[in-house]
Amino acid sequence: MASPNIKAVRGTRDLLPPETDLWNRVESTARAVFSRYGFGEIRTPIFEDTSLFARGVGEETDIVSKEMYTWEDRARAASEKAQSLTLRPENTAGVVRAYIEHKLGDTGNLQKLFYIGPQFRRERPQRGRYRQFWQIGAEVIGPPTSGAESPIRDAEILEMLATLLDELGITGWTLQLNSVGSATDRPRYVAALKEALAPIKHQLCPDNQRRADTNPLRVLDSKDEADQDLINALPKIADFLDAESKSHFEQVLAALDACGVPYTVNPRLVRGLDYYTRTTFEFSHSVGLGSQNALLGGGRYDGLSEMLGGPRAPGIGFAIGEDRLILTLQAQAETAAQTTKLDAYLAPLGIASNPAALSLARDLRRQGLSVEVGDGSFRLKKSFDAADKLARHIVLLGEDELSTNIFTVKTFATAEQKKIPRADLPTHLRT
RNA sequence: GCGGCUAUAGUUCAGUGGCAGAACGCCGCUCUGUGGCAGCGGAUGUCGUGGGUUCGAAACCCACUAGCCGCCCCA
Repeated sequence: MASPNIKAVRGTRDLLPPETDLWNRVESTARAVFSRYGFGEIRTPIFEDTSLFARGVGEETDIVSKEMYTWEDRARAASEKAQSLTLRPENTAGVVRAYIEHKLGDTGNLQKLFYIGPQFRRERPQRGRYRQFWQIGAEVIGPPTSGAESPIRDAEILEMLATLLDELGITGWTLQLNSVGSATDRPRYVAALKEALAPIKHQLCPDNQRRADTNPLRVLDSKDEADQDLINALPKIADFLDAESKSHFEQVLAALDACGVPYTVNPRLVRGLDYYTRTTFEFSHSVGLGSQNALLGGGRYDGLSEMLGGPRAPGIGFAIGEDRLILTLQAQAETAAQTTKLDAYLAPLGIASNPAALSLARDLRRQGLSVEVGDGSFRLKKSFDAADKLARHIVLLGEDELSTNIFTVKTFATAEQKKIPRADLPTHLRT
């Protein structure tokens, strides 16, 4: 047999029209919302020094230990150094690296940065989970004197996300949040958790027995029905927060209440990345995503800059799984009706009208209208068929129209037909 | 990375060893100044890929690939 066709590699995919219209709508809505909150765009490289992720995301996390696309970049000249490079599995570490590298903290100002771009993790693909996937994210970071640590930043981010999801037309999202405490609270809690798990471990399901040893925080995430009572009886992170973290979290909640953003505090919400401190959160949605129901997640990372060798720079950020957002929108059937139609379809009647049709199309397109042009060999009936699929109006160009410069325009939605002078066409077709 | 299910026309799917099918969609004609209806006609295709069993394989067996579901993890 002939050699097999080359196909998109596992876990990657092509995005084609009309679906790309939806992607563009999501991205432009995100940009518009972000700019109202004072965020500016940052674009960081798609690959970075491997140690950035090892130190930032955490050597022990699954992302770093099993899922990264890493390769040795060989030195090709004596003046170059060989180094290990990695396709970014997330974008926060890169943003913080850039913050440090460009001394953005020296301005003394709070930095509000957003990004939109592909990320890479070598996981088994599934619905809503791809090896190249897209994240829309934002970070608020700055020196402590800039107010980067303030609970109002946490609440502002969460309120902004609620607004963004609403404007995108995502209905029925839920926000869960929790505080995982300071960098010292967390190890104390993990120790207490291990201690509490030791005597009851044998009563748990095999999965949870394994987690109890390897990653006790993950036990809290378990969906195993039979284990729920035991899990609920485990120590709560809230009891291990120092006074400052506790008060910080309370202020976040108070600000959310004031804004009317609905949320539930979930003391069992834990996140896998090592850098998270204090506020962590997750927006989820039940429609269209199967088991990958987290739309976006994020949290505070007050120690990340120092972990990367930078100055003290508390911050908070989030990452939206754009692929999942799109799936949810599609599942909500928002899309079928929203596939964007062109403003007009120009139907020349007979090949003699073709030049005039193209000339009219040029005028209309230059005035910003979206226009498709038929060709005069089509019969009128066929033009109507083609036009109705593509456009909101059909403009007929026959002998009458060309001699009078008054065009016959039919609007599909209303079945209304009018005679429109050429000068008025742009206005009429925009409606 | 682990366990399971699936892969047939553009789409959704039927087809358990004997001619490759249905619906929708698509194309043409009835029908060269008004479409969506109707009638008639047409094309759908390496049956995921490669191998094997068999007189004969879309079907049975093996391997591979991909997708989906669950786990793991996370967005």
